[in-house]
Amino acid sequence: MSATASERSYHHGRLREALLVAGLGLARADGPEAVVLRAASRAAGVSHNAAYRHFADRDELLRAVCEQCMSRLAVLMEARIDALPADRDPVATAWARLDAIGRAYVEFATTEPGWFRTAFAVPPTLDSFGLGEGVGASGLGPYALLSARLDELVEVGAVPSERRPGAEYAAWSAVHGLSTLLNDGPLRDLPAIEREHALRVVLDTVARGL
Amino acid sequence: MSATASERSYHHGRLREALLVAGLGLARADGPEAVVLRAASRAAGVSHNAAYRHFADRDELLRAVCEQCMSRLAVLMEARIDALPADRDPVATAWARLDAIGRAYVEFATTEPGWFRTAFAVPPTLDSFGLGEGVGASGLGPYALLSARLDELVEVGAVPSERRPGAEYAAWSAVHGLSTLLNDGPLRDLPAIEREHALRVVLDTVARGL
DNA sequence: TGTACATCAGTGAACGCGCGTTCACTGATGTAC
DNA sequence: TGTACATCAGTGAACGCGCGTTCACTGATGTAC
Repeated sequence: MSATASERSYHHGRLREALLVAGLGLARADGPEAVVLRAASRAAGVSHNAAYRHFADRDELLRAVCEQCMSRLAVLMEARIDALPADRDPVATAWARLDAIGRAYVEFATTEPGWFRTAFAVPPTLDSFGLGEGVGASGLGPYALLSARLDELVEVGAVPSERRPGAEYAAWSAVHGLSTLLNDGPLRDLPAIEREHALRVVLDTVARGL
Repeated sequence: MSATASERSYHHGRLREALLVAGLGLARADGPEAVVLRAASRAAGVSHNAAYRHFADRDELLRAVCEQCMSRLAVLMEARIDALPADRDPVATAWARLDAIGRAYVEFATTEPGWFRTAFAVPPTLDSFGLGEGVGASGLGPYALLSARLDELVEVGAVPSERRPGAEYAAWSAVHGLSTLLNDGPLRDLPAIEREHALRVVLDTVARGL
């Protein structure tokens, strides 16, 4: 009844999970295109069509992997906020949290480029991007986590409320754009110090502009 | 000796150009993955390996198409600047030009999503992204066009010079991020008015933050 | 001005690749009696 | 407690797809003499 035994037995037992894990491995290494039924089945040590017992088709597997990736992004964003020291005044705290969430976004993108691309490979609607799918421990998705930071900035008086509508677009576009330019775009060969500089400039410019 | 005749004759004559045009068509409809030797040859009305007379392999065709796409982006950015009324004071003009260039970037991305993705499909280095490859009529690429706008803002005194280093990162990330979120990301289903609002917020936030 | 010949730019058949998907199947498990 | 049988979760072979790439080839063109 040990895990390894059941993994080798004819009836795998946890094949769905095993395929998901395999899919995450593929996505991590080579992005969403690499999430492929035959390779995932191979990695799970199973014939390639056993997967059809657990996923209707390739797309359903990809969706499941995608949601996992989005969830991991949300979890990192939460973790970076939680790791912040709390002993500061509300305004400074609110700014620090926005900064942390932005850094976490780019950190996830650059340390796990395959997962990052995969997270956005299957169209989540804006609703599901905020809630329900791909969420972190708090039950919020990346978009909802960002909104919460912006709300906080308005509450503590750091950002005028007339600037609040659509502020997500500005913050999100900035970190998302930097992430893709660094990962797959013309900034891909930027040395580490310059990367940090770029991140600094992007985050500061958005903060000043809000 | 008419174009159509020569296109049908055994010796095509302009096959390289024809393959490039076909490749642009494929890229336009379905992005860089669709730029494929066999399909391009088919579209050019030629057997699939005739292409090897003109391109070493598939990658070389893709590179050529990619450069064309980048060039078209640069051309649109130039056009939107040139179309601006010139009768304003230098500071307002400089801001209007930055705005126009940012709008042009997002306009290109959203009206030609296939070309936009293709432009970034083959890694241009930052150098070549600025000059040499994928340039517009002025001989400048998208990156260099942006830099020129930022320089102008400093020259007319609209932006303090200590803000100048790295300012490209902020402006570019913002419009690039918005473009990908609108095209392939969770903002893909945003209605037109809300898209315009998002663009407005993104551009204004960057401008204020500079 | 004609002609032999090199060269250039195409053709068509073939190979191998990995994929998604379907088919008929079989071994393992659990449950009704 | 044993056993017959349904059901569930795998297997292995096969099909068709479009691709990149290579091969030996042939028709068209241009040039030296």
